[in-house]
Amino acid sequence: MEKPSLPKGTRDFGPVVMAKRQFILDSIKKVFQKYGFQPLETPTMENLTTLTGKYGEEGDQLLFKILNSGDFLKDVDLQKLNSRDSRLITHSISEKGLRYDLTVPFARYVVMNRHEIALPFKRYQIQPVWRADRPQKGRYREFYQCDADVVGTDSLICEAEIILMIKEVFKSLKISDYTVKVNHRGVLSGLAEIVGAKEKETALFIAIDKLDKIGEEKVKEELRSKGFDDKSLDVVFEILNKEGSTATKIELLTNSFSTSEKGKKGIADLSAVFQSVKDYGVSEDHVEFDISLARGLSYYTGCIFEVKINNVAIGSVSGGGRYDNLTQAFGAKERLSGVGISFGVDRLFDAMEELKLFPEETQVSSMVLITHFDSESQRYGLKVLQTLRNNNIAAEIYPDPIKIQKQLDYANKKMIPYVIVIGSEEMKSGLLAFKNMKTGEQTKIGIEDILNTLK
RNA sequence: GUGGAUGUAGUUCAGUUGGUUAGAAUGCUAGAUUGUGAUUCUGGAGGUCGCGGGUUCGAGCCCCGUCAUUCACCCCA
Repeated sequence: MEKPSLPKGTRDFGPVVMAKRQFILDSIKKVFQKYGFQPLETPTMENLTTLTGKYGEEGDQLLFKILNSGDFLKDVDLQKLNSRDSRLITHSISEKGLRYDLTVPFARYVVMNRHEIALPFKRYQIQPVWRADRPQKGRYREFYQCDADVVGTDSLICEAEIILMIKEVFKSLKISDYTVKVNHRGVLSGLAEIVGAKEKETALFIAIDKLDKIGEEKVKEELRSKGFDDKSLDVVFEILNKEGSTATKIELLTNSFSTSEKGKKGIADLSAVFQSVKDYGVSEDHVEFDISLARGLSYYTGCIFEVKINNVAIGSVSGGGRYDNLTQAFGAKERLSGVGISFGVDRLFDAMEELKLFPEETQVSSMVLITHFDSESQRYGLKVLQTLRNNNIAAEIYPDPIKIQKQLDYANKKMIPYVIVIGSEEMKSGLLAFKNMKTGEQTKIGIEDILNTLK
């Protein structure tokens, strides 16, 4: 007999974990709805052509591909098959793949349904995604993303609202020590332009993105190996090391980027976004303009966001940005700009678990368990149970006539906070033994009083 | 894809230079208690020591392989 097991990087979520996950999911969903986003779900699998080429070369390798049904080898070119190079035959044996994120399926949906979508279109989407990555801490092969995107407007108010939503989500999750890092692709391009490294842009971005992780010296080392000379490194780090408030940084960088159109646009956008946040009457706490923030996904073109929880060794728990050309990849003729944010539930979960931030109530299933000494009192309890439920109180009765210890033990394990004990005395007097499982306190009161306590 | 670490009851871990029948804590379970749980006491179940091979009179321990888990790199939620 084979021992059962799970595929690498996947997990079961038992009731205790689910209660906590629901708490996170509900908090995020509520915020999305409050900001006017509407739900969307897309299929687990997409045509491979929809997915490939959207995430860069690395991303394509991380796609889970689905083997064609039926006799999938029948029409494969024999020569390619014999070459034993699987890359040559992938496209002929697999035409579907599991979704890698929620943004690309969303873009596909928008293009396919353009005629019935009212622009600007705001949708949220909460579904699992799959990546054929090697799992490690905070990295899974199956995980949930919670996305909210707006397409069909260039307005920077959307960027500001993304910041507001992040702040609301973290507030309702009671995560207080976090940083929303904001940057702009234009600022990064400007930086590359200034040092005359337009064609080495990507190498520059990848290197400086690691700044807070590996430090200035290591980044310089990496850049030197990519062919950057000391003079341009000085220029780059003079800009990266600018200190001060967001406003100060913006002011200083306006001068630095006076020769770069892209850089100027980036600074202007960022400045407008921060101004909007102020206009909403929201403080800039937790929000930081970070010039070294790059983010990998190649489709971003404007503002980019990333959220880190401080003092927890886990990657970013949320990220997003603006993308101008995503729908064009699907043949859309009109230019549709989109901007969005994605929360990683699994990492939020890990971080909150580590910080012990889950409220105890999230684990409560039923509020009340009705226990009984015999089948007669159990029968009496059914009416009581129904009364509780009619008053919208989650309640259950122990289904078997067993000793009271077992029943109380069950309440303990399920973390049910209150127990009603019914026996001959209770049936005679109509006053029920009402026990608080946490304090051990027990009183004999009528059902009306019980309802009042629980409401 | 590259490199490192770890695999022993359900779980967390002990296990001496290789030596008879592999232990603890916790959890599970039954009772002490015929109307009361989480703190008490007593009993019980539970392990092909990841798997395969090798060295040896003898392997949980040493060697090789393999699988799984995990951490880091790359990249990312």
